[in-house]
Amino acid sequence: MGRSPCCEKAHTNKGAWSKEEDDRLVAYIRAHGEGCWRSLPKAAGLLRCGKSCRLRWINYLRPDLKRGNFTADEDDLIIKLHSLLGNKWSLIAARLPGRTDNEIKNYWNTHIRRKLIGRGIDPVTHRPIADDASNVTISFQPDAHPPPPPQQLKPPRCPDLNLDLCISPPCHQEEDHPQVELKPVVVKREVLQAGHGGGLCFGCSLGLQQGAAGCSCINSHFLGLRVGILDFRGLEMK
DNA sequence: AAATGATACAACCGCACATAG
DNA sequence: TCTATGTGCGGTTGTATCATT
Repeated sequence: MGRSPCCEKAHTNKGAWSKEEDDRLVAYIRAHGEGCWRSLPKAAGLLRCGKSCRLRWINYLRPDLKRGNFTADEDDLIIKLHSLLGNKWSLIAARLPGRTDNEIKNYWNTHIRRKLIGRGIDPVTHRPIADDASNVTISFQPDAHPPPPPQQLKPPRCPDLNLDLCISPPCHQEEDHPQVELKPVVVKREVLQAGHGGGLCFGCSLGLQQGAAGCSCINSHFLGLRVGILDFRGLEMK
């Protein structure tokens, strides 16, 4: 069967966007707002795929984008969030206003990865490269766990993040990374798990003082998730 | 000045998820 | 419940620019 292509490839431009195309796209979205990307190119008079329009808008044309170099604080925050979330660039980007997932992903691959390797830190596990892998730690590598049989792929929905193995409170102080500052931010999926048996919110479990900014026990926010008691699965590792 | 290699980043591709019918 | 469709995400590629020889 297969899916129909997202657009008519024979009649779409590819490659770098011209100034005129940018102008058209911006003008259209200003007039009509975002959404319905599939029909947008035609409506806006663009010979582009809808996905391409969306990407161009989100990554480069949106007015709230912060361009320019990443600050040291942003570097640290990205490293910290990556150690918690892995390659979930969209979640990481949600914590960095004005930055896009694509931008962060590129920055990670070109700068931070190298920086960590230079420091002798594995950019995937965030542990010293020579370190023995026997100690259990957070790993976002799919290969860290044998692939489950197909029938187990659905629930739980994030096989690449074994949340059973505890994102545990940093009983030792984290020397390398500053504490993540937790502020509410709008993200797409919110998971409310009232009554979920856990006790500590994710923020507290990461070592935040209860009641401090980011403690969702009281404030109900962590990593952009408005929650009562956060269900880790709600982090939605898609 | 030209050739070559390295780097940075914009853009594309394919897949998975959400949802409407 | 199933299928089709639209959207979003992450990995990868292509190419422009910079650095080095």
